[in-house]
Amino acid sequence: MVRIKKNPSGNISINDVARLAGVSITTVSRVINKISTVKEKNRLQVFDAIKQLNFQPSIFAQRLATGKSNVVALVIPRYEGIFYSYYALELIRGIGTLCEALKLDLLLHLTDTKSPINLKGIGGVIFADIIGNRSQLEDALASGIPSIVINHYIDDLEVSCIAIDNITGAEEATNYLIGLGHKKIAHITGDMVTQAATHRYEGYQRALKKNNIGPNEEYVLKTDYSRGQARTAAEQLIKMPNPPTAVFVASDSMALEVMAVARELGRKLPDDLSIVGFDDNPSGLYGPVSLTTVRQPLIKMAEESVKELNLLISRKDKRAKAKKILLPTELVIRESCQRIDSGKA
Amino acid sequence: MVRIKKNPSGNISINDVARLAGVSITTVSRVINKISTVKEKNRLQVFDAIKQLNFQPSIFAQRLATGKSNVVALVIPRYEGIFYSYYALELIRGIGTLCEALKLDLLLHLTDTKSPINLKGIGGVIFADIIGNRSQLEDALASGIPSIVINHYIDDLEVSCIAIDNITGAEEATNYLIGLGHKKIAHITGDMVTQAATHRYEGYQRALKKNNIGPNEEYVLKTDYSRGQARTAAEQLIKMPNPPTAVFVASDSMALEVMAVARELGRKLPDDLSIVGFDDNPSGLYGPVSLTTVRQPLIKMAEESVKELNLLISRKDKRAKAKKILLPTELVIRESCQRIDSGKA
DNA sequence: CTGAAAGCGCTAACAA
DNA sequence: TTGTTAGCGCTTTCAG
Repeated sequence: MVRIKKNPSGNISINDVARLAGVSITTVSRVINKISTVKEKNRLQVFDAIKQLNFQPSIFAQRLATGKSNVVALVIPRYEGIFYSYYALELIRGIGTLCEALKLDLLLHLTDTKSPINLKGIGGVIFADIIGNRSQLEDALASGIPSIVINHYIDDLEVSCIAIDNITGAEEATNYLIGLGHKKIAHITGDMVTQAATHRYEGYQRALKKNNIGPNEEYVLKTDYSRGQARTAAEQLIKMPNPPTAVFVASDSMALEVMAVARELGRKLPDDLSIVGFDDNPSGLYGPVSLTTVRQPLIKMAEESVKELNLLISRKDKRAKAKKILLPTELVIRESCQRIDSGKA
Repeated sequence: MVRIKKNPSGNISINDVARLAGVSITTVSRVINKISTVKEKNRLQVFDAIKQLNFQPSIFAQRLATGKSNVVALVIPRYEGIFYSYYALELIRGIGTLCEALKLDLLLHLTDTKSPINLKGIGGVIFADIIGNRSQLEDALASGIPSIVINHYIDDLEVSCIAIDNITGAEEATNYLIGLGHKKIAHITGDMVTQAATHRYEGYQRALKKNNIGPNEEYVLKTDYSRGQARTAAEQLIKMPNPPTAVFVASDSMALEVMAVARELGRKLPDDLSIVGFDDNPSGLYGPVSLTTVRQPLIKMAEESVKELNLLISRKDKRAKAKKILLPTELVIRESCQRIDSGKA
């Protein structure tokens, strides 16, 4: 018995187009896929029919037939601190914009880091940071799906990653402070569960060591990137009997909080306290004293990741060597640091 | 002639599972879809096979077969100002988290507002704000795809929307200022291309009118929501020969900038200038004077939208009446406003 | 340059 | 309770 199933979505399909254009569905398919071996006359007829029917091919059927998918999943660990800065939004913005341009579908996964993400039907994955979700990355790699990690440098896995050179950036920032004559340099870290925070801390330490400045653990205060904890840290630092003359802060928004606290406690900026942030968040431009900071190319990182992933997805040779890219930062000198005379230091 | 095509993705399919479990693919399908008419023994065998083969059903095949899709598209106009506040991120966070929980796929469209978005294969759409992309909304509606608009109240279209009651929120904020004795109340608006900004302005005007305070157009300064323009506006306001004693600012981040400017210009807060913001951005909590503001339930709006859309998608009765929901705001009184004695006012 | 037909992996109607 | 089978809408041989 023949059962006729209605097109469930009531949508027009390639068949309708073929009928209207007076050609076979194969020809329609060829036109859709820009295959050149179609007679101009037929091509135009097909175009016409497509337009008339307002036809859009079903991506599900296409993907089922080709086994290919142009869906890019962006996996972001749902960890509080990641939402404190403008970092996450910049990333989403950069990736989203480029995906739009490249006609890639962007699937957003705000993961709890535990539940395995469903990779079925996904063309490629971008992992933004790895915070407690390394197993998700390993799963993706094991399943052979093109993957790329951003904002986290991974040594021990054959995976392409694009990260910021936080160590060098932090070292340069600290060196700059040292160059201004500072010796009592504090550091307010970010959340040490992120690699960015640990690397910035490392760069800070490295600069001190290379300049024979004994590290003073009292001057290192750890936070979760929130302004609240930055405030507490700043108060603690400023109220010390032997307070630092400079502080390198792991993010701009925290640095701004430090500036605010310093002012509230009657300190003159930048004379009483030199401050360097990290991010180049536009907010740092305002205020009576603009913030010296380390610019990190977030948008560039975002865009590169999409381009790179797109290559991986479309490449025949899946066994290309993983690229490890470290994007340089740039010290942006503004007004929040002051040379200190050595007597005072 | 029989051609054998290898499974292109090298993936195991429902057939492999069926073979291993010793049942038909239909039974496997039933197990996958939790249809109860499967003998316990078979169910277990299928589960076993699924586990052994590490099988995951192809979503494309499922969707092709069912004609259903659980993909939710979130459409955000790629307009600069939307990224100034923490608003966009909150929305993405709220929607992303709930989609994750509901097993909905979240497709992110950062649209240029012009190019039509491909709705093929999309289960439902959430439009976050309508800024120059009304035609996209109309397209979605015309194609019958479940749609919902958030952060924008739409009168003239049969579409469910969930918005913030910005008018009342702004009116309450202004009333509060009036209640403290202020008569010279300024308003720094957001970008008037957004409904939020126009409604907040409207609420402000309404409060003045109801209290017989003549509107002073000099006191209304328009911005694009950026801190830069807020700074300019604040300077302009404070330096007036007859400056306002209070200002209602359309966003917290701008309000914080206003506070900063006031302090820089030697004003005492809140004595010399009372300030109310809008958002309840946590940043407002810090600083010497915490910010009085209007709390808007962004996360709630985000979550409601997903729930509502999910209903729309799964409802048989597609012709349900569109819901128009206005979420109330809440005035959060902190330290940035001061009663003014009437002599001064 | 074109079309027939075999799949892609799954669901669902129907028969058993 | 289970299996058979006809699609879902498209791509891709292969033969013309």
